Amino acid sequence: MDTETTPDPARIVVVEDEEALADAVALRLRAEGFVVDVAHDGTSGLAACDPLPDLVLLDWMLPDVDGLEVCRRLRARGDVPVLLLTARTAESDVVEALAAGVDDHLRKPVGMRELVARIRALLRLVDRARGDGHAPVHRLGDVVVDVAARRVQRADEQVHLTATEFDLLARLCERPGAVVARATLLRDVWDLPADVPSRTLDTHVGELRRKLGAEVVRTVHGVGYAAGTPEEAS
Amino acid sequence: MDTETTPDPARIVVVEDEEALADAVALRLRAEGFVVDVAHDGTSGLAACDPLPDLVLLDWMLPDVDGLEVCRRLRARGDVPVLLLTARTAESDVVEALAAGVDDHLRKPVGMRELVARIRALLRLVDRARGDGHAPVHRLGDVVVDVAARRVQRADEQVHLTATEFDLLARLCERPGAVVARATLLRDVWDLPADVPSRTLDTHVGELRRKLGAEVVRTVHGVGYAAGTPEEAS
DNA sequence: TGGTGTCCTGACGAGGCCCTGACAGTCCTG
DNA sequence: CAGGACTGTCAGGGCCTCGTCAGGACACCA
Repeated sequence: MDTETTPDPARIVVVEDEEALADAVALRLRAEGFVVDVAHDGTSGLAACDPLPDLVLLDWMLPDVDGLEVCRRLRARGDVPVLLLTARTAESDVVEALAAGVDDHLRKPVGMRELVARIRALLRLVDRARGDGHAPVHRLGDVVVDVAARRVQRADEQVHLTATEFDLLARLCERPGAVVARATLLRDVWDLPADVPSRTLDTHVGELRRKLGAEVVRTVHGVGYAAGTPEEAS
Repeated sequence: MDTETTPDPARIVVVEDEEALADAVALRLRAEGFVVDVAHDGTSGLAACDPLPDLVLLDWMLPDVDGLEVCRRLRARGDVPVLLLTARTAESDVVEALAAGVDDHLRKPVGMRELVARIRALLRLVDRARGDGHAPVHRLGDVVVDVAARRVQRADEQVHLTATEFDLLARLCERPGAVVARATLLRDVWDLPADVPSRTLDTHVGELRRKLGAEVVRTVHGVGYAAGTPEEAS
């Protein structure tokens, strides 16, 4: 599939109940090259954040759940930058929002250019911080995966993987130990919609296990697969 | 809970030519527990950033070197969050600053509380991102829940949960100690309307208690369930 | 054109998992 | 204290998911 030469576009979830604003923001962000999902209330917003996107643009005042509550629950799920967009602009509001776990606070009405600039700045910051300790070589037991060179060793012995097998393994290695949903794998590795039933994924997982040992990939029944354990994160 | 005993306090370099402001900021930041170095121009500011601090608070207008130029040179050295503090507050200024590599833009005059909150937010974001994502781990007594890996330990022993059981537990862990209504759980975990009478939820709660101990989930009669206590929030 | 390597498909079996429904126990309310 | 509503428990049927395998489609190359 597409290699790392294509920096796949960041996915942003916009949670904003005012439809006109949500549409305008989504339109602009899409024009900037982002993949955008829109939700108009907290509940569906949280649903849209599964799997976690690269950034969440959140309104404070939502019809059902408070924006800060949405933020807290996102925090419980994983690491996502959250940008709060709100008309509550007093200093105490800003402080409250940031203390609640929001990463940036933006005052309404917002200039589109500033909005885009702040989104890019947040994504860039996270990228920089992540990239630091990020080794391109992963270890899963006696298996060594060199993502850049697209090579895999098992017990100091070179193992040949086909392109698809490697893409699948590399995707699982992005976050060692983390479970990746079947639908996510189908989308990222095969560029398929989630709902096509197919044995393709299982077949390739089976092939990985045959070549690298059954332990490398863990099945999470009804959810997806994971490679390695969190402790092996390297 | 915001002032955990920090192992080593974050070091912040303040580069600001207006001495009164610089002193006031430094005073406040030290009171907040940070280690602060102050510089009054770009050149000595860059010198103060060797070795790189944990965060740089930068004025745009400096007597010798432009603030953005300072930021660029810092970027060349490594990964530091840079917060720009400036009287240039037009949207185009913000965009220009962010595009130049600044991580946050703060308008002068600045409220001290907002300044501190933004600094904390930036440090927290970098911390989270460096932690390689597998951050959200919840502790409920002797039970440890790893959301990303979908794994649960009880007394250092791995416990197997089925998909639904884990989803239920994870939903309860999103707000440790908070009571979640039955209807909410049925909607979030099962995607069911609230009014269908069913023993499904109780059955799964029972299974959780059997596997993890009766204490993990508390029943609130007539309302719903809760996991853990607010103090155990992590 | 035939050979090779790769990928997808579809069928099948095994096993895991979830829901159901009845009953017992518990809690609240009048 | 009695009644009713809510919750805990349990076992089994049935659905759904996963692992496996062989066969065919497709591309690439000599």
